[in-house]
Amino acid sequence: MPFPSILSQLSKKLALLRSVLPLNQYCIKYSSCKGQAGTMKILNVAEKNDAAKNIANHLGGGNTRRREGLSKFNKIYEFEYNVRGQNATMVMTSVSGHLLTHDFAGQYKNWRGCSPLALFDAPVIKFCPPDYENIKKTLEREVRSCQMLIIWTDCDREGENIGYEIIKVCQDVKPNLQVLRARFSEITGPSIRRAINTLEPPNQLVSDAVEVRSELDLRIGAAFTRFQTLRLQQVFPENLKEQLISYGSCQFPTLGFVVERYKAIERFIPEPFWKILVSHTIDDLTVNFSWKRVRLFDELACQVLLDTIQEQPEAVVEKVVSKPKSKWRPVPLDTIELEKLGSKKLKINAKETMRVAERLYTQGFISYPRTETNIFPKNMNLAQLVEMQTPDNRWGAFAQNVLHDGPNPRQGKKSDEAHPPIHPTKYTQGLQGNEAKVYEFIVRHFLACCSKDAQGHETIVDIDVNGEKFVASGLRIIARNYLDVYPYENWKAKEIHSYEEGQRFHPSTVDMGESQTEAPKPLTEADLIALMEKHGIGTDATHADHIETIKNRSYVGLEGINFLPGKLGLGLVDGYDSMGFAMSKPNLRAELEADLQRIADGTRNAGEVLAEQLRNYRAVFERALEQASKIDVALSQYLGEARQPAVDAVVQMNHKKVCACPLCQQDMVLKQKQNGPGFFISCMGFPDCRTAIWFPSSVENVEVLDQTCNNCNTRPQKIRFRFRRGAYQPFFPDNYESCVGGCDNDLMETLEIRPLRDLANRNPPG
DNA sequence: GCAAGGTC
Repeated sequence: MPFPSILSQLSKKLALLRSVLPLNQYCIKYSSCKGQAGTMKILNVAEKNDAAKNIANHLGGGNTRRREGLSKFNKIYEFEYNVRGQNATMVMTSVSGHLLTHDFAGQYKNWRGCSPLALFDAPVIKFCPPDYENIKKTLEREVRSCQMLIIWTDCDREGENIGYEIIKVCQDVKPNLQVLRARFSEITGPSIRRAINTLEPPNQLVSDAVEVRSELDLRIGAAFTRFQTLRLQQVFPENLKEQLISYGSCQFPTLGFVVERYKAIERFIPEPFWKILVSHTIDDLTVNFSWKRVRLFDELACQVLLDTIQEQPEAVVEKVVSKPKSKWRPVPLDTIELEKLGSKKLKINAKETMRVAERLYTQGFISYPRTETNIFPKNMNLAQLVEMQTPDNRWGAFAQNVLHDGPNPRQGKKSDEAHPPIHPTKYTQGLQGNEAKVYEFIVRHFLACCSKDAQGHETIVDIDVNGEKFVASGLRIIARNYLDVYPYENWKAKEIHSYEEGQRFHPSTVDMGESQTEAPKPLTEADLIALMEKHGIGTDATHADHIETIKNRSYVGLEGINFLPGKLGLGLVDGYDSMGFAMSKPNLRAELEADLQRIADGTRNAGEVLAEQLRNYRAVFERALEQASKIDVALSQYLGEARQPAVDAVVQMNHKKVCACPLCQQDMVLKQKQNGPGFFISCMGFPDCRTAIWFPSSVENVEVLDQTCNNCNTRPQKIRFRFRRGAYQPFFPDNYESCVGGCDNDLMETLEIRPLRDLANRNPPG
């Protein structure tokens, strides 16, 4: 081989080697040659790139180096740090939320691969979805050269579970890897340094609670969704043929809130009431006094009181109270407030508000928008953030004033211990449309919360008119303060005459007014989010998604700003209600949340909770299958469509040949009714050939494990089945011989089936 | 084609 060619090959090999091995592996080798073999290398993993970047900057300062990972969103930051008295090279990277997801395996993934009932104990696998493979590969590559792993995920329940996903991926590569957890209350220098000096073991219990939640959500959600969808598409082909009719532990209670309010309005009967109104006019100003009894639901009684007053309608001023009053500036902005105010004040719905906020965040204009915190950390440099806004011609002068007095944020009461409240991080005036609106809102809210409460002076005047008491109030605004930068709120001054205690005057009018009680208003998006938060439905990051889901499913619709249930939503809620199941009520989810907390506390075992919840939901599901027609009945009233018969479709469990048909020699396969328990093995030649073997409906799950007996290896007559414990009562017609043998345990039996010819005349419906 | 939870 000519020399230049060898050189070229060598350089190609070197390039390949460099692309496979991370750069720092060379560094380590190089430095160990220099006699620094004792330097330790630690892999640090945060929940998202933003956190990794900030933590690395706090620990590494100006000496932090950045390089690319395999995922373009998750960078790698490197710096030196002394951990537990030992110098270490820190490799800091991140995932993007959950690294692993779970789903059903094999035939159970297929909607027609099993009865939805089987999903309560079908195998579930956990795996890395394809779009996160690059993140996983980065971890696998980086951990090879590290001796320790430190988990820096958010310090909440999901964060702990994400931590264990990272641990699993890393320990699959390095089984003896030492793992520690950093716990921090906010991403600030002191908090992060405290965390690294007090590393702890990760908390398995907290992570277990999340495993239970996610497995339940999957099994229950999928079972009900498939059942509802497959059945109702058949029963109402005109309306629902293409409709996905999903069930979820968060979307259904959200739908429930909308339906409940709608029904409260429907059944509302207005009630008339009467009140006495007193007014006092001098020059152009009329002061209205309101009655301390507020209102009476009895017209005659009100009339009697009015008559009494009118016998001697002179007012005596009993008390004048004059005192300062303030209107409080807003607390720092968290996600839920951003969504609610976006929807209410900017008329941008929660989902869109969050989409816009995420874009502003990735462009560096605002801080991380998913936060439950409404308290600014003590040592945060707010003045610097306020100063950035001084060039603006709309709020720059206000920002300058805030700087002059020193930013003094009103503080809320919530902290997620990871992210600060939402605030602007960069000044811009180059935004358009909703991005401009949301950015302006975030800036104004930030400046408002850092300024001063509005100051006013209130006067309250109590009067007595011949025994009846009335009150009026006036308000003078002294300093608008934060209101000058915050047009989303208003404070109206109200004029009042000046009164003195003991003063007597004749009211200008004394009248009786009639009115009636008003129905509650339909829910707005802000109301809905507030209800979800109150009942613990979803998280701050998912409220908008659940609302979006029930809109997409046509369960609810929007009329202006009001949420109204659609026919499908009403029918589903009524259907389950008529079975006596609180599927659309928030307490089911709340009870699960309480159990999850017990798992995390260590007062309940995760496996027990999972089994108990599955048992309960399974029982509900079975009864829902039995009474499914109640949903049809409820829906047909709303849809106005006649019900088509629900054919209990037969589901082919898999494509495995169980045995050959003794009549026509075609394959016999395992089948099941779509929505019921019970199984049978039937000939693929149906309907020409009707050979079938039936199992009783008490059998809840049958799985063909292999086609040969594990004892005698005979094919094809020997089949192995798995039955649910306690439900094993296989039944065979007289003209079948069955034998039992080769048990592994009481759940597994090997059955031998020898079909006889006369069975061909039986008529199974499948 | 299912859930809810993370996040880009």
